[in-house]
Amino acid sequence: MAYTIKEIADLAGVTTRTIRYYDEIGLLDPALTGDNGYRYYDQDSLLSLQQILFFRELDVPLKEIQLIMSRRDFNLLSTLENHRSALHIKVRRLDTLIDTLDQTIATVKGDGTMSDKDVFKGFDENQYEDEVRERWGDSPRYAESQAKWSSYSEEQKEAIKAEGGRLAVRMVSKDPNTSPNDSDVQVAIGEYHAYLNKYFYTCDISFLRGLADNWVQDPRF
Amino acid sequence: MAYTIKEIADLAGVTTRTIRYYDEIGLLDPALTGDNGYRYYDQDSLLSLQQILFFRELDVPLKEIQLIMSRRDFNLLSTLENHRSALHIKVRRLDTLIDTLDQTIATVKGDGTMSDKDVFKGFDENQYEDEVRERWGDSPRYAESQAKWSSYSEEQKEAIKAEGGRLAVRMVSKDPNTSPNDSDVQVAIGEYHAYLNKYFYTCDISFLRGLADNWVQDPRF
DNA sequence: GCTTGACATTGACGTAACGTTAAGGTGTAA
DNA sequence: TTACACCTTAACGTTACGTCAATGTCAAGC
Repeated sequence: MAYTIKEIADLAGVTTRTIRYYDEIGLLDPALTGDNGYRYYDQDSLLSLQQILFFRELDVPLKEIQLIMSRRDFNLLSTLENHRSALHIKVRRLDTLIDTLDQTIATVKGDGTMSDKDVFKGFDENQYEDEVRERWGDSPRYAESQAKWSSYSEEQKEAIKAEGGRLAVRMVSKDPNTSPNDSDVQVAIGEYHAYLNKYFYTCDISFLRGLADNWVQDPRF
Repeated sequence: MAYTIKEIADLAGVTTRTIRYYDEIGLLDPALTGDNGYRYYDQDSLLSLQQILFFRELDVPLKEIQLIMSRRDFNLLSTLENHRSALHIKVRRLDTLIDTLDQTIATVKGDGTMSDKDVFKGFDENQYEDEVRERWGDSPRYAESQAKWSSYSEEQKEAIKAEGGRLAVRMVSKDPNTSPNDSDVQVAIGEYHAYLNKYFYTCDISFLRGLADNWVQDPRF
């Protein structure tokens, strides 16, 4: 029931480098680390990796995958359902591309014409990507966030982002030697929590941790 | 009939940066460059860009696209046909993924089981990619090359690659100020041409130029 | 004729998701 | 114990652009 890194990599059809990278960015932790430093994975790891690969298939950046999967209201089943409709959208896009291709073939052969626009029908992923992205957003929490955010003016948005930046800096710009238990840091995290609740949506600590991890890995700090 | 860079970019659903990059690497030259330095494109550019986007959709690296399209025996119609079957293969892969997804949903719900291997069915692109790559290779020239190459032993392959490297160096390691007409360079190109004919397939000068352009842009030289 | 704003240019540095190589430690089958 | 396939970290390389910055150009309206 315990897999080595190569075993899980071969199963999933990726390289060990990929698995190691996912560990590095905190996307897929090993189930267990041996005394020799070896990474070992289990059945749950397989499902998590499958999730990640589904998201990746839909061109979701790894950082975003991390955030989505660390949300407390992350629901495996509804996510899988969303994957399915997203994949169907992808198939539809490919069908459109095949259509475009057939029209192009006809045009090249001389029997048919195309408008300039038709030549590129199906390529623009944005149209489809938006449609896909809406899917993950059907959780009430995300919808709440979107609604709040879009209700702000541009100036407000800038101000909010700036505030977020300042708070973020406060969270990490302390002496690197201060422990996470340091009261200053605790206060900063608390304020940031309040900030998110105020401007975005009620979020839980695990989600906050995901965000914090993001910054810790951000070389700007 | 002349498009500005933004016009063609918007038509194709890409950014101007992409068009400029394709110009930079010699993948899509402007039909015309104005006295002001502006790039202008025409109807042919549209078709070329469409070709590029089809290849890109099939995950062909830009350098390879460049080589394929610069081959003298490049046939637009047969390429388009190949695109079509390749796209169909992609659709089949997505269908497999959707299958995997449905099985996973069933398993999560408790009615069904999956083997470890089944969890990742459809993800591994290599199986499909090989199938796709074979398609472009159905030109007799490519087949000839493949046949020759695979008939060599590992040692021979290493030796051939080394020889190619030496010849390549000779082609470009001359004084950078020597013109392409320099007789030394001509000799080197001639030898390289012979080298390719000997070990790969009878190639023409335009294909050779494509290769040469590749090296010129390679910082190793 | 002049301004304005959307567009164009060339650098040049930044980014994501790994690939690749180096230099070494580990596990196990013969 | 020797081989060999596997594991580790560290670090630099790669592709296909994104994203400034600094500057030049063109068409429309006043």
